[in-house]
Amino acid sequence: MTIYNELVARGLIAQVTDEEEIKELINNGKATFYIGFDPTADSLHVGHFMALCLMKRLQMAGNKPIALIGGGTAMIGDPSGRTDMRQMMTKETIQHNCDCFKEQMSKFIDFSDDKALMVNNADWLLDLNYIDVLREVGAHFSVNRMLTAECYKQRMEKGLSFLEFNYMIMQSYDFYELFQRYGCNMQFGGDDQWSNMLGGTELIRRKLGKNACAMTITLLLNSEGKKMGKTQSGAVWLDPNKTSPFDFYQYWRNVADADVLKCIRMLTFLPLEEIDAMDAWEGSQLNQAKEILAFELTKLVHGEEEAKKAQDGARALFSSGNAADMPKTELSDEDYTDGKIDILTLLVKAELTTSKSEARRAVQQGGVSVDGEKITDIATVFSKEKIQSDNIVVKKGKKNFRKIV
RNA sequence: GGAUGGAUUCCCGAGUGGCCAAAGGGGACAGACUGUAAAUCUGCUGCAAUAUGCUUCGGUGGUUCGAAUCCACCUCCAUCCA
Repeated sequence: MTIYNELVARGLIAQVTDEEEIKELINNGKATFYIGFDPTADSLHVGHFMALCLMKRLQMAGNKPIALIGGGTAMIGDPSGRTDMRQMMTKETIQHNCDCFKEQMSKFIDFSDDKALMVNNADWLLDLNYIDVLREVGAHFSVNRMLTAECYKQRMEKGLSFLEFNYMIMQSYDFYELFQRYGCNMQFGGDDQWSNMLGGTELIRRKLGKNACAMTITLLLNSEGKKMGKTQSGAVWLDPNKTSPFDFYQYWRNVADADVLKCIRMLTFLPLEEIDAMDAWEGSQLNQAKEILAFELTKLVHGEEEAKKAQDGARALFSSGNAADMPKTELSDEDYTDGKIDILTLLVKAELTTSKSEARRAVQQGGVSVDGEKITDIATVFSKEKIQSDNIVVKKGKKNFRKIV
C-alpha cells in the first residue's frame, strides 16, 4: 500500500490541491514538506500530535519534513477558527515556547543527518521591511479575495484587526521562503489552515511561476463535532509535567464509543488490518479498543514504560480503588490544625475541588469517599498520624483520585 | 471624526430603584442506571459559615435610606456615515 493510500485509509486527508501530483511526490519520497506550529503555549498538545504523526509517517516513507516554528507569525496571531482576537504574546514568551517545542519535537521526528529540518520563521519575518513586503508580496494579494476566505468569515461579525488580517500573508510568505531556501514543495496543516495554505501556493506561482502543493489533515473532532484534545481544565498536553501520563492515558481511555475507532485509525501506528478487525466490535467490547487506544498513544508520547504504568495504575484503580501510580498530594505540617485535617480542607488541598463550598457540595451529594468508604459528614477529620502512616486515597466522583501522603 | 446600539456570573441570555447571588438555556460537577461509553432521570453550579454574613453585573466617581438598574466621565465592541 502506498503511503498516500494509507493516509486516505486512515481518514487523515481532508483537502488537497492536486491529488495526482501529491501522490507522485510523497509515494516516491520526493516531497520536502513543511508543517507550521504556532508557539502559543509552552507545550505541544494533542492537536499538534496529529501533525507530528503525519510528519513521522511521511518521513518513514522517505520524504523530508521541515518543522516550522512560528516564532514570527505568533507575533501576529492566527485568526482562523477564532471568534475573538488572541492575546498578544511577548517576545520572551514566544521564544520560551519555541524552545519547549523544539525539545518535544525531537522525540518524534528524526532530525539527524539532515533527515528533517527545524526552522523558525522569526529568522526571516522579523527583519522584513514593511514597504518592501507591501510591494513584493502585498501586490499579489487581492483583498476582495481574502475577505471571502473561510477563515475570516467568522470574524467578519465580531471584528478583525488589520494585524490578524495579515496572518495569511505572513504564512504565505513562509511557504515562499521555504520553497526558495530548501526546495520545500508541499505544505501540510490542519484543515482550518486551508485558506492560509492556498495563499502560499498562489504566491509561489505568481512570484516564481512554480508549482507547490498543499494538503490539509482532517481535524480530529469527536462525535459532537468538537475538537478533541480539550478538557474542562484545558488542553491535553504532551508534556508530562503539564498532563501526567496517567491523565493522558485516562483521557483516551474515556473517549466516547463513537470516536474510538476513528482515533485509533488516525492517531496510532497499528496496522490497518488490525484496526479493520476492530471495526466489528460492539458494546462493551469497545472498552478493549479504548484500552488499546489509550495504551498505544501513551506509548507513543511517553514511552512504553510510562504507558504500562498508566495502564496498570488505571486497572488497579478502577477495580480495587488503589494503585501505586496515581496523582499524589503531599501535605505539609501547616496543612494540619492540631494534628488533624478536615475533609473539606483536604479536598481543596488535593486539588479535587477548587473551593470549600464545592467540596461541601460534593460531600453532601455523596460524591466523596476515602479509602473506599463514603464520607457523608462534612465535619469528618483525619489525623496526621493516620495519613502519614497509611497514605489515604481520596476519591471525588468516579474518576478523580488523589493519594494523600 | 459623526450617529446609533451594546458590555450581566464558565458561555449564551433575561433583568431598567428594594421581593437580586441575579430568570431561562447550555456546559461543568455530583447521584441513579451502565461498560471508566452514550442516552435518560435527579441534584447542584459566587465565597465563607449548621438559620447569617461577605464580594459580584466593563471601569471610576456621584445621586439615594437603598443601584446590575438613575446621572457624569472613561474604556472596549458592533453597525451605519465619512
